[in-house]
Amino acid sequence: MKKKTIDKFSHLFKVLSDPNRLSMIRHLCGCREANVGELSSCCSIDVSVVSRHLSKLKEAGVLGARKEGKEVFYDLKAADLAKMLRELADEIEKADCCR
Amino acid sequence: MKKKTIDKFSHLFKVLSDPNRLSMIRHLCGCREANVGELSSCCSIDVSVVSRHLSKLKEAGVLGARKEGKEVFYDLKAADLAKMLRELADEIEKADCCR
DNA sequence: TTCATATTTGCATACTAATGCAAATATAAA
DNA sequence: TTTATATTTGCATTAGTATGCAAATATGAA
Repeated sequence: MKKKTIDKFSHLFKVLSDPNRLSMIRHLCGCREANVGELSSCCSIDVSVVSRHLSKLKEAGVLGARKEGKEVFYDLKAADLAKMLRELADEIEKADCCR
Repeated sequence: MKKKTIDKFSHLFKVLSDPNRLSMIRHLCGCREANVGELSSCCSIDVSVVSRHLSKLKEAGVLGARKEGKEVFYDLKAADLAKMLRELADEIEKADCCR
């Protein structure tokens, strides 16, 4: 496996390993999208904390964002995330890598 | 997605997000197996630190271990890890979950 | 048993990241 | 412009984890 691949996934995994972030992802899995305040109340996390988590998830390509008035709606980029995970799975099983 | 699934992957991702652990995984990707001392010298990490990282990776199901005399040889469980990642990818894309 | 080597564990320190309050910013309505 | 609401940012504190030395343990050789 290339070091570049390693670094890419190191960051993704760090972002995905926080319980509060996963809790938010889980909620976004059950609805099309949600704004910062909704996620704050449904996950019982301070709104400032939610805001910071959301920007990290967006930066990592896990979430998309859409601004509407003074609200920001986030949605899970499920297809992209699934693709990244499958690519890593393929990489790990490559014969020239792990044998 | 079930909370149980979330917790499972939260732990896996935390384990996979550390740079030293990934460095060790990367090395194990290029050889069949390696013992604690080998990984310590090739990754330039103190042997006690390597030992602790290895036990975390083993506990998470990422590595297997085989004791031979006074040495312990670790190997990457590539197929298992790839399977876990693909299962999560499937879960994320499930229609009743993300829509 | 004593000695040498491999690994693990105890413990104190250092690092990194999460948390939550308050203040700042952004946007729309009055 | 003033007011109200949503979100972000600054900052200090806290929490969790990694690190590395030294000591303890495990195993085999002498």
